[in-house]
Amino acid sequence: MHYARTGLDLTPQTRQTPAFSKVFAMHAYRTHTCGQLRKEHVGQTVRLSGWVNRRRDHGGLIFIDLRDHYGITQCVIEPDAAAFPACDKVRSEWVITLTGKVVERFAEAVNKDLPTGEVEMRIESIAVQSEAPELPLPVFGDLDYPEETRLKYRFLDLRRERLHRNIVLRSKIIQSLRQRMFAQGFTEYQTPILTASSPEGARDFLVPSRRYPGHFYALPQAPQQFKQLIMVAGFDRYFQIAPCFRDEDGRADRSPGEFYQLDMEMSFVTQQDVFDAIQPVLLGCFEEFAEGRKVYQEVPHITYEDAALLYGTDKPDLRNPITICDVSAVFARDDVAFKAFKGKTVRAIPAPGAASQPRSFFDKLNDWARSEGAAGLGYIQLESDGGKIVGKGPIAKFLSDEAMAALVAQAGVQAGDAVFFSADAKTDRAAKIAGLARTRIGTELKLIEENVFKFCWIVDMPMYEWNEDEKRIDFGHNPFSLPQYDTAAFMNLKADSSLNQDDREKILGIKVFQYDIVCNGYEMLSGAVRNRDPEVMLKAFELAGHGRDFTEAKFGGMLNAFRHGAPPHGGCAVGLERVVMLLAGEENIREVTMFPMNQQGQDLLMNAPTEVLPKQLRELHIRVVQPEKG
RNA sequence: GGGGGCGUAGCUCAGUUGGUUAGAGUGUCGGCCUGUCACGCCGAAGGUCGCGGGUUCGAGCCCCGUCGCUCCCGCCA
Repeated sequence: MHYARTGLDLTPQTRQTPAFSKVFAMHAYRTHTCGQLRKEHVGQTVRLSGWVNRRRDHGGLIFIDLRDHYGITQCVIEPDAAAFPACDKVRSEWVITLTGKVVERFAEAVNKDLPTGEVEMRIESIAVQSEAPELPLPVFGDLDYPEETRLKYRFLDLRRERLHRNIVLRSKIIQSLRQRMFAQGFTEYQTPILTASSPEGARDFLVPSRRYPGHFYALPQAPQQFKQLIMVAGFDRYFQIAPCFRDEDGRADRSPGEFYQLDMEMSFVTQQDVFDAIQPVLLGCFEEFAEGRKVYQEVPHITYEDAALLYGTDKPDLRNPITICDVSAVFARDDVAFKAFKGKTVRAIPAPGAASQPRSFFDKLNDWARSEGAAGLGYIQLESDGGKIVGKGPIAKFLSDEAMAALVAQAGVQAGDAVFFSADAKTDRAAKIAGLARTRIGTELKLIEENVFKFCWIVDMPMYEWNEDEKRIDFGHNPFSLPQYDTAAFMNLKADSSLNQDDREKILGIKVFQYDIVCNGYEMLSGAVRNRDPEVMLKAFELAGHGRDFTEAKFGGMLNAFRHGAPPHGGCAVGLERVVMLLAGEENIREVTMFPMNQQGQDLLMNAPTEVLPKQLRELHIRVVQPEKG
């Protein structure tokens, strides 16, 4: 009996006619999903549709594991059944519809790993919906496959359990975030995708205008200006799951081209109000999907400056217990004869319990530091000698007993520990290498706390930073943030060619009400209380080397809005893929993105980017100039 | 733009000092098998060793170039 095909031809009305048998009244494709059948269904005739996950041929007996979005059901057929020859032909990943009776399995044949494992279907008929050739990427099993293959056959990769699970998790997380935002009184609004190019920040994706030759739209790097305009427009508490576009190269935790943010903004708020609004949303979401992993509820506030010193980075991983300290003063002492560190910033990275590590441990770290461009990574091993702590290792002999005692006290180390040193004439270099070493040492010594999420706020970001290449002042982070500075004094700052060292230090020292949330070393969120005073904003850009005309031309819309009644406002944006990545336990953002591009910004499935027809270019007044090949 | 790693069967990989006909697992195809769930057993087919050039009597292996992927640096207000 092959009635599956017959079922296809029945109109819904016919199928409901009582005169038809129960079998003919069945849905054309399925009465249940592949994850649904249990003991209670035993005796029922059911219809399932899905992909052949695996077929096991015992000659006289064929097992077909049928898989759909919901699960896997084992189906079995014996040789005397009419559908046997057809079942014998099916292969992995064919799409089939099976009809048959649900039976209970023998006690020995129960599969405890399968929710449907107490029952199976005795196949009575089969309808082949779609065949598949030998697979370029097996769906069954959990082997790793090359990225190129996975991206080209993304539709197959997405059928695999891990990726399928991650994408569903992503959807659930978005739903959770949305509900939590609504619960906090936020409202979701959309902002344009085709907008204007903005001079600051990353490279824009440009969209040529057909009607205005030589003019371009840009895809938004973030809805930054729009959300501020929404506040000026009198809507309070905006949020959006917003697509953002930046023409930048990829990283493991950063998609090239496009990504999503949970973007939010609120009016009449201080920095603390923003924290109070978003922190429970984020932590609540982590708690909801933690699956037994611990979510630390205390979220310390760490200043940007402290983070640079203690962790050597603005995104510290607090699961690592090591903290860095500055020991420049110890090596500057007259009773310390180590010339290589004199006059430099020296940061100490304690390595708890590492004194007994073999020589190779220290050599390996030193080699690694050199590969990072450091001069090396000096170290001292600390041992106990009759109750007194003494130093061992190449550098130790240059330190007097008193200097050693000072070092031990400052770094908070004890006998049995080692301490590494990162030294550089440039403080930020010394700090950065120390930060990398901290991570490396923590990992090598297995000090990183596992199965936990540890958050911190990074606050008081610097408004500006020194651009060494162009010898000028640049915006450090976001140009729209509110300076933590007396307004009158700010308006009197000078940043022209007469800029002297004092003025420069003063300007580079300005902090803003800008903040990040970092979790396990990943930047999860970034935001600020905004600057809404047009004159202060013009001045802020002036200090970064942009004249009033430039700022008016590029941000005229927003400046104008600020001249017509702008409420105090602030907000932030959460990196959605990073949240999903951490909760899914993945280390690559492609594992939580349905159709990602490769690191070079190509979509290997859809073949983007692609050349277009000459006609299309003509309409857009565009001529392609190929780069010269060297 | 720069650096590291990788590129061998449909897929995952091995391949010694440069030396016979380039192997394994898996998948595919054929045969056997009535309780498997990574089923098992027997057999077969399947290769431009990324591509191009060079050294050599002889290159998957050495050299030069090139392409692709990946990780990192730059970049990411």
